[in-house]
Amino acid sequence: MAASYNPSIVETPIYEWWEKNNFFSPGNPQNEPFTIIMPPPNLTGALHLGHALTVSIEDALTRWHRMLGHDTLWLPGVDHAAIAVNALIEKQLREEGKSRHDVGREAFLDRTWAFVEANRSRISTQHKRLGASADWQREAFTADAERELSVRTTFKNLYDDGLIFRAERLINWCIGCRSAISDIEVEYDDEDGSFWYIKYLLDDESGESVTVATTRPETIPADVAVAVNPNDERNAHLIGKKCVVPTTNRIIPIIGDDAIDIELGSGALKVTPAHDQIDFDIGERHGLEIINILNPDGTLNELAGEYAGLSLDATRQLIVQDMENLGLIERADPYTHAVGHCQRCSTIVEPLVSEQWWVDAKHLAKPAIQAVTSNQINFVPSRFQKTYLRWMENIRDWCISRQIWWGHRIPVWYCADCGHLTVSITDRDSCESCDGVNINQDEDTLDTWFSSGLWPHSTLGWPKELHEDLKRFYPTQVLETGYDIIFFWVARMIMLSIYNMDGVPPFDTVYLHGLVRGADGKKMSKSTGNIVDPLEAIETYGCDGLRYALISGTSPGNDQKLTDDRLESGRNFANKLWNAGRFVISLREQHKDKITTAYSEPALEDVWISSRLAELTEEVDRLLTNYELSEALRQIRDFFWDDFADWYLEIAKIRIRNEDYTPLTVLTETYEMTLRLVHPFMPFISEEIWQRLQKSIVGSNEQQALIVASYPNSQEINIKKEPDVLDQFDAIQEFIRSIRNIRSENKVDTARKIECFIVTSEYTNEVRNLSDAIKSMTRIDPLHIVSEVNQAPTDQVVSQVTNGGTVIVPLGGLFDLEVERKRLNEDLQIIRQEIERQNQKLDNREFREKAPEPVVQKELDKLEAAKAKAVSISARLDELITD
RNA sequence: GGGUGAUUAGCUCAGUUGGUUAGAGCGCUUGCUCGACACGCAAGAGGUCGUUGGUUCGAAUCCAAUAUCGCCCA
Repeated sequence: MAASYNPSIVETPIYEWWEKNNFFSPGNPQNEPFTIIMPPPNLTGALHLGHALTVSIEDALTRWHRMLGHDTLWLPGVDHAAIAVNALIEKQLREEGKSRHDVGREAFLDRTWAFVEANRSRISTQHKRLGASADWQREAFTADAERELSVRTTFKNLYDDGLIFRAERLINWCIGCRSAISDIEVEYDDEDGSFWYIKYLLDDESGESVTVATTRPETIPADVAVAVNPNDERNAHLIGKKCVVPTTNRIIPIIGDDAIDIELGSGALKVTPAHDQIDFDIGERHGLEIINILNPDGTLNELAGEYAGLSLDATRQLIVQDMENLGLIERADPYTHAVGHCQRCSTIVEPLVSEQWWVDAKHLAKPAIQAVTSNQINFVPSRFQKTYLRWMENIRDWCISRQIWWGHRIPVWYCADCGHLTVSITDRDSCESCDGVNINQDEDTLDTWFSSGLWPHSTLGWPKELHEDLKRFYPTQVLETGYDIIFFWVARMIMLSIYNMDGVPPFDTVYLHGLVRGADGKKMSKSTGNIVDPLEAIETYGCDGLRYALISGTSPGNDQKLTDDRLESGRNFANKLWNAGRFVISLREQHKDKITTAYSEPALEDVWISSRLAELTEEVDRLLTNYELSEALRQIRDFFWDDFADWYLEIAKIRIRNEDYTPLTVLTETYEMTLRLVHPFMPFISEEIWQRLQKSIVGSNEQQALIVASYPNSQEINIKKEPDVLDQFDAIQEFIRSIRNIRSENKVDTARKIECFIVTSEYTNEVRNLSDAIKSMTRIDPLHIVSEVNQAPTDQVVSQVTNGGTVIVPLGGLFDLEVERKRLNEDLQIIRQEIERQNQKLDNREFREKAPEPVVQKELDKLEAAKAKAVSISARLDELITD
C-alpha cells in the first residue's frame, strides 16, 4: 500500500464494481423499504456544489439505511427545465441569426432533444463521480414517455374536477422568455425611479384638473379611469365627472373606490387594468374595459397611438417630455419601487392581461396544509414548517401555461367547427364532441414544475396503479433538497401527490439544506469568480475529502461557506484512515500466526476503546436518526483520530513490540467497525481499506462489499462497555499528559530518558498495568509507583497534581526553583478560584434545595477534588520554601 | 412593512430537552526522523458566547427589547 492515499486511482474502479454488482438497487424485499427520490437537477449546465451537497447528504442517508438492512431505493432523475433549456436553444439559434419561429416547432424540438441526450449522460456521469449510490436502472426524466403519461393524466383529472381551467387574468409576462410565468418565478428588486404628479384635465369647461400620481407614466395610453377615495375631501367631488387622458386625449371616467390610499401620492390613481394587479381588481369591480398596449416583445402596440413600436423605457422618456411640453407635469419626486425580473433570464417582467391555463391552488392546498399541521409531514429544521404554511395559506392560483415549445405540450385540442375543447391523455385527431377533424392542439406548454410536482409518484410508475414500485416504495421517507425551492417544488409535490395518490402524502420528512457559498461568503457565481467546481475539488482532495468538507460544514437549513481549509481537513482525514489501515494490515500480516480471537482477560485499554466505541455507535445512531449528520461525522472522526489512533494504536504498538500480540484482535475489530461507521460519509476510502482488511482477516481472495455490510451496533462489540474504565483510562491519560507537559515546559531534551514518580492510591493497579505504555509514551525510566507523596524525592523536582494523583519528576540540573514556584503559585491561584466558585454555588441554600440531587453531588465532588488538589499544591510549595 | 436566520477563539463553525473548566478544524507559538501517517506527533497560547433587561437555585442555551448583517414574502 502506498504511503499516502491516492483517491484518483481508487475511486473509479470501486464505483464501477459497486454498480456492476447491482448494490444500488433495492434487494431486500423482506425488509421494510427506505426511499429517497433524488431532486432532479436541471439539464442546463454542469453539476455545482449544491448538487454535491445534495448527493453527500442523500447518499449518506441511503448508505446508512442500506447498511441497516432496509430495502433501500434512491431514485435518480433529471429535470427537463423547460424555460431554461428553451432559452438556451433560442440563444444558440440567435447566434446563428435565427429565431425559433424561423426553424419551426419540429426542428426546434429535434435540436433540443439532441442537447438533452448529450447533457443527461453528463449529469449521471457526474453524479457517479460524486459516489451517488443511486439506482440508475430506475433513472427517470421529467420529459420521458412515462412522465408524459403522468402529466397528461394529472392534467385531465384536474380539468375534469374543475381544478384546471382557462381564464383571462393578469399574468406576469417575461419579455425575455416571451411567455407567461408564475408569481413565484418573479424576483423583485428595488430600483430608483420617480413618482410623477400629472394633471388630468377635466372634460368640461371648468379648466379644472385632477392630479394623478404614478410611477409608470408609460402605461398612460392604457388608462381607462381615474380612481379616488370617496372619503377624500380633496377629490370626492370629482366622482362621476370625466377627464382626459394626457397625450392620447381619450375621455375616461373618474370613479370612487374605497381601496384608494388617500395618503399615497395625490390620492388619485390612474387605473390601468391591463398592466397592474390593483388596477385590474378595480376594473373588475367597476366593469371597466381593458386596454392592453403591449406586444409580446415588450414594445407598445397600435393602441398606444403615437408611441406604438417603442419600448416601455423609450415611451416613458418620450411621454414625460410630451406632458412637460403640455404643462401637465406638476412635479416628480424620487421614488424607490420594486421591479419584477424573471428568475430565469433576469429581464423585466410586465404585468399583462392574458388568457392562460390555471390550477386552482387553494383547493389543492387544503389537504396539503392538513398533512403538515397533522405532522404527517415533518420539516427538518422545523422552522420551515411555518414558512410552508404561511405560503400555502395565502396561495394564489397557479398559472401553468407557457408560450414556449420545450416542455409538456398542453393536452388540449380546440375544435374549429364546434368550438369544443377536448382534453385528452392520448393524442387526438378528432373532436370528442362533433367528431370533426378540424382540431388543433393548444400551442402552449406546461410550467416545468408541473411535471416535477408529480415526481414522488411519477418516478415510481404512477398512473399505473398496480406498478410494483408504486406499491412498495410510496410514500417515500425523506425528501431532501434546498430550502430555496420549498414553494416551487416541495409544496407542489405535496399538493399534487395528495391529489393523485388518494390523499397519501408523498414523504414523511422534508430535510432542507442551505446554500453552499464561496469562501468569501457570497453566493457562488461566474461573475464573482468564487465558484468551486465539484469535479476539480474531487481531483485535488478526493471525493471523500469533498464529501467530508460538505457534510462537516452543514447543519440543517443553514448556509455554509466552503473553504479550502475544510477540504484539506477532509483529505487529511482520509489519509489518516488510510495510514492507520495500512499499519493495521501490515501488523496483521507480520504476526499472522500469533493472532488469536480469544480475549479472556482484556487489558484496560482494550476495555476502554471498546467502551468508547460502544458509546460512539449509540451516539451516531441517535444523531443520524435526528438528521444531525455533521455531528455524527465529527464524533466518528474524533473517536478515530484521538482515541483510536493517538491512544489505543500507540499503546498497542508498545504491547506488540513487547511481543504481546493480543491487541491485534481489538485493534482490528475497532478499526473495522470505524470503517463501517464512516462509510456513509466517505464511501470510497472506507470500501477500499475494508476490502483489504477483510482479505487479511478472512484470508481469502473473495471480494466482499462494505457497502452492503451491516452498520455497527454496540451489541456486536465483544468487550462490553464498562463505565468505570472510562474514568480509569482518563486518569492514565492525565498522568501521561502531565509528564509530557513537564518535559516540554522544562525543555527536557526529547531523546533523554528521565526518572518519574506517580503518586496515586486510587489508580495503582491501572498505572502498574500500563507502566510500559506510560514509560514509552513519555520516555521516562525508571517509573516509580508510590502511594504517598513522602515516598518521592522533594529536591529539585517538578510536580503536577491531577485528579487521579500526582506526577513528580526529578529534574536535577534542569530544575529552576523560581520557575517551579511561579508555576505552582499560578496553579494554586486557579484552583483557589475554582474552590471559591464551588463554595459560592454550594453555599446557596436555594441551589441545594432546588437543584436535582445528582447535580448537587457533582458540584460537591468537584469541590472535594479541587480542595485535594489545593492541599497537594500548597504542600509542595511549602517544601520549596523550606528548601 | 411582515416573517425568519445569524451574531461564540485571528478565520470557518459545533454546542437539539438550561447544570462542562464553553469545544473542534484551520491559523499561531515551541519542540519532534522513538516501527502507519509532516495530509503527521507532542506541548501550549487564545473566548466577560453582539448589547441591555428579565425568568431561574443556575442562562451561550429560555423570554423581551435593541444593534448589525443576511434571506424570504408583500
